Amino acid sequence: MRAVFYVASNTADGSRVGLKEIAAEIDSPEHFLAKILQDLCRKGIIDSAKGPNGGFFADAKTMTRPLSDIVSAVDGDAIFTGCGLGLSQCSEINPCPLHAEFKKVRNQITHMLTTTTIGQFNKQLLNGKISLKKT
Amino acid sequence: MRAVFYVASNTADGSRVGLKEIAAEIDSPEHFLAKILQDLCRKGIIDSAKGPNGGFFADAKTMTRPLSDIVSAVDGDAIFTGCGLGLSQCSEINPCPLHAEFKKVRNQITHMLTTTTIGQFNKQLLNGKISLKKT
DNA sequence: ATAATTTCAGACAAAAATATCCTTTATTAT
DNA sequence: ATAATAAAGGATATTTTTGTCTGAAATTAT
Repeated sequence: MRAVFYVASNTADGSRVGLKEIAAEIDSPEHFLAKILQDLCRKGIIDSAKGPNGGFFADAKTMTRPLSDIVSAVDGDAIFTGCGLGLSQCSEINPCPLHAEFKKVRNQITHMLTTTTIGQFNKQLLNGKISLKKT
Repeated sequence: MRAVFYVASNTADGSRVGLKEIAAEIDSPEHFLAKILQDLCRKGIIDSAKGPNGGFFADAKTMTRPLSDIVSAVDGDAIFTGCGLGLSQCSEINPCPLHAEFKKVRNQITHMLTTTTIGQFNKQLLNGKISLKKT
């Protein structure tokens, strides 16, 4: 997610950023990050180009996508639908103890992730108002 | 957590439940569960007794404890204080993009876990109104 | 065409989480 | 006292997640 934020904020002008740069800026192991970015490319969340001056980039459509798309792509959507205690049978008719309470939390998370867009933080990131650095 | 619910609801009368019974009732591997329960005993959340008719049990004080105590004991309290993007430097003065939004979610989770008690679901569990079964 | 750059893909390795086994210790009942 | 029961503890195994390495494929520039 941090990687996507970085790509989005630095390629809004049509440029591209390389793997090495992204990894350095967000303190993430390069090859591991490559896996994730490749996956996000396959799933159409960001784009990439090979060769010199190639790299990853985000187009206008990417900017308007909700964060939930990233979460779904990387982690699946268990967080949006799953039970708080991890029970597969938990539902309205066969609830776990925390079902009702957890549903509220889950809905809030879902709401936050679906109403927040990838491009939303670009300006603040470029201004240095907010940070993606791990340490 | 499911294990604690089971212990609580079945030992409110002063009896004890054995490891095997708990594991069977919540569909959890016996020896793995043993580790967790031992840990919860060491941390004073539940009690145990060795020997014939021994087992795990919950006293009155346990019943009134918040669920957050279990979460802290098992998983630590990163969920109560940590950054949504996993950044160690994220704070009010050096926020990550999701800081403000994530804080709301975190606070709701914290509120839910601190205001809900272990013993709160005993009756419903014994009535079969709610379930701890995994499958 | 060739060489340089950069992502892509798959195999491999390390670490962490999850699960299992075996022995010891405490308690109870005979 | 002895035997049986049940948790405690430590060592080991398995699985999943995370991270690394190597080489191939694509693109660009010379």
